[in-house]
Amino acid sequence: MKDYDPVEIEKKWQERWEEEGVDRAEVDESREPFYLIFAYPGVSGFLHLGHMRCYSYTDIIARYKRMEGYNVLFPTGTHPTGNQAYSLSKHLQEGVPEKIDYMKRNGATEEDIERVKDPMELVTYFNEVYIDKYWKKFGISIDFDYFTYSTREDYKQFIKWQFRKLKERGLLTQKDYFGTECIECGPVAVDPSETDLSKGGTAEKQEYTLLKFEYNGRYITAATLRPETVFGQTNLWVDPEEGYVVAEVEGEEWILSKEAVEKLKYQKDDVKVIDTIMGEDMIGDYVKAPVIHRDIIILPASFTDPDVGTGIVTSVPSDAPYDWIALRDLKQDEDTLKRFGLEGKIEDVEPIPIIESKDWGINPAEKIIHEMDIQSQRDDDKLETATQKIYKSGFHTGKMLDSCQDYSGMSVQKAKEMVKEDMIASGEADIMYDLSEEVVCRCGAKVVVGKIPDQWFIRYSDEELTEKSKKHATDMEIKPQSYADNITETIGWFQDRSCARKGNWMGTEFPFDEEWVIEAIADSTLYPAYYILAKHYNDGIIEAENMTEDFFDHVYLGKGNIEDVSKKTGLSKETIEDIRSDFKYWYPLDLNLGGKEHMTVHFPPFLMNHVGILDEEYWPKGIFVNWWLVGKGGKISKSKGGAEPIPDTAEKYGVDTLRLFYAHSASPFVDKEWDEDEVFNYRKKLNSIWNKVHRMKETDGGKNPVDEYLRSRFYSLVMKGNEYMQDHELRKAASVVYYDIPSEIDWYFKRGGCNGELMDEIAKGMLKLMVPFTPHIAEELSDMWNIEYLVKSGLPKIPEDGISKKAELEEEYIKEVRADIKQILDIADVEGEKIHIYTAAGWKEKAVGMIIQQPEKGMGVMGELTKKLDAPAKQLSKFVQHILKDLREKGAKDSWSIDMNEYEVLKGAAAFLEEEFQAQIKIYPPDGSSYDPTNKSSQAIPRKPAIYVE
RNA sequence: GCGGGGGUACCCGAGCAUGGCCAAAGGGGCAAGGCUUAGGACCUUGUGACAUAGGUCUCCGAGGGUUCAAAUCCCUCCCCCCGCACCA
Repeated sequence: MKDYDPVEIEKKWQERWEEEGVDRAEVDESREPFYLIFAYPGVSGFLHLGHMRCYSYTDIIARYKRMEGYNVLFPTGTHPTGNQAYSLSKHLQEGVPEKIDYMKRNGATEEDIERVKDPMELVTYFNEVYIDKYWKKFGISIDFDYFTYSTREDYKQFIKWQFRKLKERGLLTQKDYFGTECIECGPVAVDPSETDLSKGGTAEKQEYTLLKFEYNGRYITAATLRPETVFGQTNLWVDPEEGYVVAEVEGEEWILSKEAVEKLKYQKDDVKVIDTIMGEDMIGDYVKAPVIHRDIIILPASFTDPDVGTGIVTSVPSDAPYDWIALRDLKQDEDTLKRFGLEGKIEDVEPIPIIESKDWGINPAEKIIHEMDIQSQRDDDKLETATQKIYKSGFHTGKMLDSCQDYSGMSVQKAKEMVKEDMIASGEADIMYDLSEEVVCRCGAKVVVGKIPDQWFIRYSDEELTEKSKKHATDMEIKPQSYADNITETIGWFQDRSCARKGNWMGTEFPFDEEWVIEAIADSTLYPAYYILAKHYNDGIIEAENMTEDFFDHVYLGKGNIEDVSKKTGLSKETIEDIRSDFKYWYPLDLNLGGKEHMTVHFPPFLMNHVGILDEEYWPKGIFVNWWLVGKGGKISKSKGGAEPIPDTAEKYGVDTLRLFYAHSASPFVDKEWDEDEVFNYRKKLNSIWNKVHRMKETDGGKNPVDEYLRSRFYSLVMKGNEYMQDHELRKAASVVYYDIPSEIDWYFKRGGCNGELMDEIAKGMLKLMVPFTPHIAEELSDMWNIEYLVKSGLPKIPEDGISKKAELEEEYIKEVRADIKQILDIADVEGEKIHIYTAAGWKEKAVGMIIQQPEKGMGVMGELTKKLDAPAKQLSKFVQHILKDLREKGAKDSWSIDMNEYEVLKGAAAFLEEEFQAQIKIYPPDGSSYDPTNKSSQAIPRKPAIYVE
């Protein structure tokens, strides 16, 4: 026997499979199609072991479906859209050392690095790397004839068509958008993964309502997150030490902090600083407050921050703890009052109750300050907490009081929106966006919230689209269940989504406005429909210029007269019909697999774009979400480095080992920590299977009583494994194949099984079950039986006589007897040289037979039993009780109804038990105990013989 | 805040929907023995407590409840994790 050498085997079979074309997908009307994809990767660097988790799952399902007899289409592509490929290329141009090192570490040569300084070359380079060093090397059974990528001309044609359709259906719109952007590089994503950032991933974009206070023909502006509290305004807070500016904003003059005006420049069209003004110069003056139209006084405070809002705060002492305490402090601070000439001016500045909430009643600020014992306006942490508490309670349970004009009686939640909108409409307020903490771009520049005028949006808020998508989602097969429960919710809150960008981005030009480039999420929704066409492009049958609107309309929507379409596209009728029928054959997509990061990013628009554009019969049928593979410190990510290069790991352990690790070491629906020791255990597992299959091959004995048991157990497990695979329960299925079945084979050998024919049957069956998970080793081992291409052979068929409940029951019985004997030997202080096994008295077996006829009668059968059986009355009643209890508690009726001759079964296993316990075994038939010194035999009950050891 | 998912033995992890062969699968780790002693190898056994006959007791985040019977159903509480968008 040769040792298991995965590297050699894997290379050999990958080459042979390619020659044989086992991954090829051709239309075959006689077979049921199954179409699946994984979410194609963005081109941003080398793939990591987390990607391979998803690809392995996809391949396992693809191979299983092939074994099941489906005609499987499994294509892939790549997604260079966006700026990731671009920025890597740029970094290499600039010679960033980490990036160069990163490339080299992953096997790029000097020439490669030189070449990929051109972004388009970088895309080509990575396309090759992904295909040759990752997918092919991992034995992922993709048909690369369908390969495409999102910056190729043909793909772009497809995307343009898609956007024309969206527009046609009223699903595109244009409006201003406020998004996060780096002041140097343009739009960036602010999210915890910090893909684009060097700092501030947890920041939130906040929308402030900017209140305008009339002041000498200008407006003092104050930002608030709680517009509904304007009714409780009593004064303004200004920092006397702070230098504010006067800025011209869209024709008005606003007073605000320097920091605020810098931010506003990105959000308003005409912002110009024209003057400065010190805080102290405003103290004591009066301004006209919005909505309430009362004159309120400007007072000094120290808690304001020029970098938060406008650096000027409107004071609502009833509901804002900061305001309440600042006001109290000021009233007691005679020096300050004197300094600003405020004596006698602020006595009547008092909190005005505006909101009543469940937990805090009215005037919550005062209450919470006493409760939390807050001493001063500098007690930041406590004040922050207090503010949060009041806000939470107020937002959910609060009601506006009578002091709130038309909004009285309204819930805070509702009033908040309405007050804001009304104030903006009347010109008393505006909107200002800010980030909750400092955010810095990867390039080192500041990230701000900026206005993008006339941004294009896909209208995912569209009611009809939302409803249709939600409904369809409930009919889809979505794994895991938690996401199936969730996705309709997600679709529900999905708002309009910007779909194009300006700047140096790779992607498709927006068809109605060439300045814009369609962004990465928007051009990766309908693409599974395009792979089918990409093959024809790859085959040279169609060119990008043939792909006109009429062409796609006909292929995807069946629109238009074929003669016309042929004329307009310059393609023959046959070609067009051919492509159309390919699409009709393969579509809809059966399964789309992707990581959990896609749950709120890719899958909803993927589904909604299908619903929005294609006919219902082509809407996708399934989604499978896998969680991440994480390193010790968190997610393994492309951008932040990560684990060692995959090709090296694959050589070290073999890809079958890695695939088995993915399939079995954890449920797909949890994050899994990468652990090399664990991987090594799977390598050992495959070694042991290798050895076991060789042993099975060498076994050439004759029939044996245990044969029927093993055969039955095997086919029972095959059925179980199939059920798991139907549900995409990959881990459970792998457990059956790699653990349950081998351990039954071990038991078989242990029991002395040696049937060569049966071993052939089971080994071949087991290898077929292994194909989806570890195809290379399975194929190699199957060579011993001269099977030509095991991966094409189909699943093991379950013979009609394959499963015998009786055989399984009998063997279970022996296992139990063995366990009982072992337990007795463990605890009893006996030699254990002789073991006597007494089967139950004949009348007991008969009694059981009668009881299970009518177990519902309970003890009612006693009379009948006494009459019919020759049994000791006392024992009988005790026994009947026992059996009834057993039936009731364990629901054992099924197994009782199978006939079993215990005496014969035990005799058959006697040699085995003697060997096991190195003891003499003596078995007695019912009522046939010739030697029984302790009267053990009376304790025997059917299915549980009495045992006496000496 | 909104929405979702969890807490099971040394660890990971099944079971929980349909309560009862559940002291609780499987794997890992650890221990003992065997076998080899060049490979992180392989095989057996053990791994809640007690028990000189197959038994008993305790146990599935905490506390209550329903039931003949609860890891499983109901209630309360505590704790942990994840997603919330222009990031592929």
